[in-house]
Amino acid sequence: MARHSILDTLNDSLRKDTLEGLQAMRFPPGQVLFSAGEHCRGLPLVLDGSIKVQMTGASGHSIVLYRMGADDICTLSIGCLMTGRGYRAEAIVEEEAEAAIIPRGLFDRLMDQSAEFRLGIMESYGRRLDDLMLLVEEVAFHRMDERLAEWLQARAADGQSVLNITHQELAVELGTAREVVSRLLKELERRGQVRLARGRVELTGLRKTASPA
Amino acid sequence: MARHSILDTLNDSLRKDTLEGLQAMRFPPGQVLFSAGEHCRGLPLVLDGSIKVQMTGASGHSIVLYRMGADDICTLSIGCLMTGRGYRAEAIVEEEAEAAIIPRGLFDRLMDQSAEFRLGIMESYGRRLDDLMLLVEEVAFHRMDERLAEWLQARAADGQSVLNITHQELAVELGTAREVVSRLLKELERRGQVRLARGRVELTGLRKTASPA
DNA sequence: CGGGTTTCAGTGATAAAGTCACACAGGCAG
DNA sequence: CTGCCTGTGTGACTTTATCACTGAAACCCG
Repeated sequence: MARHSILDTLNDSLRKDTLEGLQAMRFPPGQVLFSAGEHCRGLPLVLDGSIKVQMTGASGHSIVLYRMGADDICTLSIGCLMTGRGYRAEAIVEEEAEAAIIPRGLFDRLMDQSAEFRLGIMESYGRRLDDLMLLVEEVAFHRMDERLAEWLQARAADGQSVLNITHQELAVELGTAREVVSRLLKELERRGQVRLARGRVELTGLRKTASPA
Repeated sequence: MARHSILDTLNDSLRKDTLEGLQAMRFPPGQVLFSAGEHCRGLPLVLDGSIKVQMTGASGHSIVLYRMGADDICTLSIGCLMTGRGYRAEAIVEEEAEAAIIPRGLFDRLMDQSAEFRLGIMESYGRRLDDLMLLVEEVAFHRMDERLAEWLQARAADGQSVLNITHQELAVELGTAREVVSRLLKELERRGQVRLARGRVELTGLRKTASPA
């Protein structure tokens, strides 16, 4: 079950106990793993697929904070588990995902007994902190047209040249309003960099506007 | 030295070893603990005072990410230590601070041998993640006039009614431009909510604009 | 198939915020 | 007193957000 998992670093006996204590589950795209206000019931360990974490402001607008992929532990949940506060964000499955819930007790035991597991958790935390800092910088200081172009470019770099996504979804990715995305996309289309259709953005030669890190 | 410290949770022998391995240092206001690009040399544990962590965008603008106070471990440093990457932010002493640097080896040992220490670290991480998520939400969705008013109100709630701060420094707190702060403050002055002087903002009856969390 | 409904997208008007360029004022040093 | 540096004020303009619509595309269903 756990192919490239952080669990592979455990010694045999600990690993055996762990695998027995876990049950992997499959989640279809769109499934909500947790939503804002809920309390944490255990630590999701993503084995496969992709899960996005986003939060919604008082205004009703949302923004995607980061994504979790294979071998990611939901660090957000650790915080909620430790402090007992509810989630501030929600997690939604993007690509069908397989995940296991690590119960609190097992997590404590792993933290206690495996230095490698601890290291993995710490690294995971570090990455998340880094993601969020970068996001703050982006949101606070970068122009929306560049952010949109970079987001699209990142997909192009992944080999995807036809994206099935609505303007609204793009707005949530960037944390802005749908109209803004619509206008910017229209401008890109005028320049021949994309082709638009309902629920679809075809990338046809995006130019770099700045160094995309 | 360590009055209310996380180190108090350690058992006697571990604590003794720890205190021997550490050396507390005093830092004056304005002192830079680390800056962007530098590599981590150990984990700062703040014993007293206040240290702000801010990052600077490519544009040259900066924004304060969060503050560290007594008993805070610099979680940012943990990430840098684990991954070997340089800092993405800088830390600047605000109120004269006392801090100790925990060497990597000692940190690993504490993580290994003290469940309480681990818990403290995890909580610290959780708080930071929370701070940053809240900040993203603020920056992405809140109006600047409200954010400024709330920032000032928070100080007023601390009992400070005369702030010795420049518009530029306020701009960094909020992650905006100096001119924007100047204009908004001027507007507040017109409404009689503050009185302005060079390097000084006197609060004279700020009204709430929204529920300040 | 036609008609009604829902979801997406486009757009004008206006307000808020960011950017650029520069004027000017207060305080300090020589 | 005279510069000089730092901090503040402001006009002009661009970019982004918000509000209030319109119309188009897909979807459902009798």
